[in-house]
This record gives sequence, C-alpha cells and structure tokens, in this order.
Amino acid sequence: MRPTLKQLQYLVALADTGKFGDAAKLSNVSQPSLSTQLADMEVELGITLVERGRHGAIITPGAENIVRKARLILSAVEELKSAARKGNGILSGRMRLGVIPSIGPYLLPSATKRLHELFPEFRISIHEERAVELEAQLREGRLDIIISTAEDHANVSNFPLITEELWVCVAPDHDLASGKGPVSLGDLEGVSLLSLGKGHNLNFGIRELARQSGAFVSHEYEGTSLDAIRQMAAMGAGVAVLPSLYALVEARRDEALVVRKINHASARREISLIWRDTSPMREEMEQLAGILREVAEDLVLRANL
Amino acid sequence: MRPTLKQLQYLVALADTGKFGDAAKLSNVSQPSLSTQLADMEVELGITLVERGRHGAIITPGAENIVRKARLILSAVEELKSAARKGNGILSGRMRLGVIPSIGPYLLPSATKRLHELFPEFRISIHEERAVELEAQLREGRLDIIISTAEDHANVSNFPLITEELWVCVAPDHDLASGKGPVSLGDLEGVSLLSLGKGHNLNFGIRELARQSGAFVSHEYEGTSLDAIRQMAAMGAGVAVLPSLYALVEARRDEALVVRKINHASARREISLIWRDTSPMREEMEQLAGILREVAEDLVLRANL
DNA sequence: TTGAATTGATAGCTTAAAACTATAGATATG
DNA sequence: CATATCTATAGTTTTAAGCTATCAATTCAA
Repeated sequence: MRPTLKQLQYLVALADTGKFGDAAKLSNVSQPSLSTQLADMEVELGITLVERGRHGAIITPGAENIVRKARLILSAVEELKSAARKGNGILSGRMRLGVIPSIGPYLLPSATKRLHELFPEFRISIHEERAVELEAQLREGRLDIIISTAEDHANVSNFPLITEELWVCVAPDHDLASGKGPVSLGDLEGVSLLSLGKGHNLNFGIRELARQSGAFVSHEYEGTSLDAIRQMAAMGAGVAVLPSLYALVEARRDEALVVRKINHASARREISLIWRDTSPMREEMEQLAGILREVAEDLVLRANL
Repeated sequence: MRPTLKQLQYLVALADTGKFGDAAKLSNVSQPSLSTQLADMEVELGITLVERGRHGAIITPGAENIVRKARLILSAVEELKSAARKGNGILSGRMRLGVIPSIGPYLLPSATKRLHELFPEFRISIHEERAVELEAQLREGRLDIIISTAEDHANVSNFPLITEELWVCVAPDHDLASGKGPVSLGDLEGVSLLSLGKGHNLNFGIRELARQSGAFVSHEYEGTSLDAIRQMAAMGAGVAVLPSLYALVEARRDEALVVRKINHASARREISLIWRDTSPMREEMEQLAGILREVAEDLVLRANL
C-alpha cells in the first residue's frame, strides 16, 4: 500500500519543519531514512514533492495539495485509533438484535430507552423474527444477539432474562372467566386454546400444555401477533394463552377480557439473551443482559401494582 | 505508524469477504500473513475486531465503526494518489508570485485572466515588493517565482518576458514636449528626471541614464508608484521616466502629458520570470513564462494601435 | 461416530523493507 | 577560502512482513 502512512507522516513533518534533518528529528528517525522514504514516495507518486537545496526543503506548489490531503489522512487515522480506544469494554457501536415477536414489542421499547440513557453511543437494530429464523441468522453472523427462549443449542451462550408464566385470557362470558385466582391444569380440559402460528416459539409451549391438560389447540386461527390472539379471545373464539409480560402489560388493560394465571410448573417459558459463544464480547453481552433483566423485572413489578 | 494502511486494507478485505482465506486471496497475500497482521492490529488498537470461528470472520459491533473509518482512509489515500497523477506536468496548485510594482499592476490583471482561462486549477498569489525584497524571499522559499529585471544572480534561472523601452513623460509646456518622435540622449542633458525611490529596480536604470545623458535625478520627490511620478510630471515637477508597458497602457491616456520614447540602447530594461534553479518545476515555469510573454506582447500591440 | 473438508492459528524460515552510521557532495556564509 | 549546513549515497544491520507447512477446532456427511 503505497504511499505508506509513515511516508505521509514524513512528508508532513518536512512541510512543517522545512528541513530534512529537523523533520527526521521530529519523526524520531535518522535524516537518511527520511530522505530515502521521501524519494521513494516521489517515485511512487510520479511527482516531485519538494525542492531540495542549501535552503532546506520547499514543498512544490503542486504538492501543497498532497500535503493537505496527507494531513487529513493522518488525522483520520488518529481518529480511528481514539475511536478504538473509546468503544472498548463498554457498550457502543451498533448491535444487531433479533427478538421473537411475543417479547419484542413489550420489552424492547422500555429496554432501548434505558440503554440509550446509560450508553448514548450504543445503538441496536431490532429484527423481529420467529425463533428458528433468529437462530439461523445468529449462526450466520447476520445477527449479533437474540432474545428468545433458551433451548439448548450448541455453540451459543445464554443468559436468562426472565421466566414468564403463561396466562389464559378469555371473554367475560367464558366458563374460565367465572373463577378466581389461578387456573389449574384440569380447568383447561377440553377447551380450545388460541396460539401463534407454527414456527413461533410460543406455539411449542402451548402444544405441550394442551397435551398435559387435555385441551386442544385451535386450528381455526393461528395468529401472527399476540394482539390478534387477544382480540380473538375477546370475541369469544377461545382461550388465548399469553405470556406474562404481554398478559400483565397489555391484556389486563383490556376490559373485554378476564386474565388468569395458569398454575403449573410447565406453563412457563424462560426468555434468555443468546449469543454465539465464539463472540469476543461476552462481557458486554452480560452487561446488556443484566440491564434487560432489570427492565423486564421492572415492567412486571409495575404491572402488578 | 500503527495501524498500517496495509492492515486497514486487510481489515476491509476481511469485512468484505467474511473469511480470512478469501480476504487474503483478495489482498494477494497468504492467509497466515493476513491473520497475523490482523492480530497485530487488534493488539495495537486494544480491541477485538473480528469474531473468529468455523463460520468465518464476523466484524464485532464495536469494530464496524473502525471498518467504516478504515474505508474512508483508504479511499482518501487513493484520492491523494490520483491528485498526484493529475497535478503533474501541467500548471496547477497555488504558486506564490512576486512582482515589482512597476510591472505588477499593468501586466498581471491580463495575465491572471488568461491563466485562469487556460488552467482553471492553477492559482497564483501575488506579492508586490521591491526587487531586492523579492529576491530575498525567492531564496528563502517564501516565493516560488518572481517577475523582475533579470540581473545576473547566482542560482536562479530566468526567462525573458519582454524588453521595455524607457519613455519620457512631461507636461505639454515642458521643453521636451515640443519635439516629435523619439527623444535622443542629448535632449536629456540638464533635465530633472523623476523616478521611483531607492531600492526600486527602475531607479537603477534611470540613474544610469542620467549619468550617460547629463541629466540629474530629482531628489525633491521619489515616488512609490508610477502613477505618482506621472502626476508629478503632469504638474511640471520634471521629466517622468516610465517603462513602455506603463507608458503605453496608462500614461498615453493622460491628456495632460506628452509621451516620447527615449532613443538609446541603454534606455531599456529586460523583464524576466525568475525562479530558483533548484526548482524541479522548470517545465511548468517555462510554460508559464511563455504565456506571460504572449500577454505582455499583446498588451503592447494593442496600445500601439 | 468417524472421516473428510473447511476454517483460522502457530511455528519456523525467508525475503523485503526500513533504519542506522559514516561519508560524500553541494552551497551559502563569514 | 575555510567552515558550517544542507541533502544524497553507500554499506550494513535490524525489523517487519511474508511464505510454506502444519495444527487444532469444528462442521457436515456418510
């Protein structure tokens, strides 16, 4: 890569001092080294950069331009170095975050707000996809980090953020609307469960729940968003099964719905922050996870007030 | 100068290809060379730039920024190289031109106009000084080129631009105003010659003229500009001795003056373009001289119509 | 589960670049 | 005319960069 940065530096030093010897001293090299580097550079560029003589070195008029550009380049390199020093150890830059749709819209608005307060230099771009796509993209390096349920996948590290219980949401005239407190597994026998479509992470948990309780999963409608499922339930189409964050933060505000927690160990899912374990940013990832966890806990806490 | 341009180039290649091997191929080096350079760079910058793994190389979020800066730096270097290629052999850049006051205001307006037409990339900054100052500044490298009378000075090259005759200008009621055609040396005997002050180049020629003709140089007034001398003459203070360019272009337009050429071999001065002969721009200088000469000749020609 | 294929890292060596010392050549300056 | 002050050149040493060969890790397929 010619000219070299070193050569550019020598040229600038020469322009500043006006003498080869002084420029060499300034650059901490010997005068012959600087002289030869400069001569090489002139050959490389095919232009005479300085006029030599007893009087010292005078930058030729045509080379003033070059010197100016050289200064800009050198300062750009310094900037690069200081940028490297700065954005180190701390959350900075732009991270590509993937998130499942049943978490994204409910956790991330608060989370990004908080992150921006704490780390103004940090940006995340959010990609909402189903869990399978997310994982593939994480592996391919198209995402840096994902928020999903932590199933055991090879070569990824995960950090639990929050454990979500599953809640049922039904229209007030539904059988399940009459009881108080949590719903037991038995209460679900025979009912029609509304869920997100296939490939969605939430779907797996609900299928399992149906299997254990004797409920069945509705095929009439497979939602692509939790809001859609909630509205179906409000219209009496069945029992929406929703994760806590959504149930607490969104569904409970809907007066056309009764919301009850499902009281069973398997009626929960664990949301984690997941990254390739080859990633050199473990420290930052854990820092990020800590903040996301705080935000999630805070959301649940507020909703329970 | 770390990081090296080469290292930056390798980083960009890696960002583009996503694999060390491919990046190496793209950069025409072996994979180990590129690997070690990149590792060195990471140590130097104190930041992990890429995540390595079976999947290839993924730029870490914090380093995206660095890559972007690296691209800019590399393209700035390319720009520098193409600027060097462009501004070569042809008049370009900014040249610092010194000129004596008895030429500057009469030649340069036309000359700069013409130069700007021919070489839009070429700029000159003009410094009007007495010949002695000009020469000193040329030696010091504070000027690149001067327009002055070509006296034999060491270490400078000169290129004749125009030979100026000296003219006398007098008020219409002066003895010299009565004759027709050129003035002979004898006509000047005993008259009072008006001249620029000491140090001015024109002064030397006029002193010599006085010596040969038996005239004397007025000490009443030593002008600092040709216009001042002309006005003195118009008021009857003596005989202004003015060089052709001024006499033809300016003085002849003044109805309060009679202008006559002095008919003698020594009543002339040769104006040249002068530069340090260490200057590597001889070619450009000669090109410039050619244009200046054309402009000067053209001015004289027009004035004689 | 093993074996081929692919990826980047490491080791050892070679080549090329850069630097140094010493000195020559050129040119102002006293 | 000697001297001081420049830059260039020659010869050598040191440092950096590059190469080949090989390894270790991981994936993918049989």
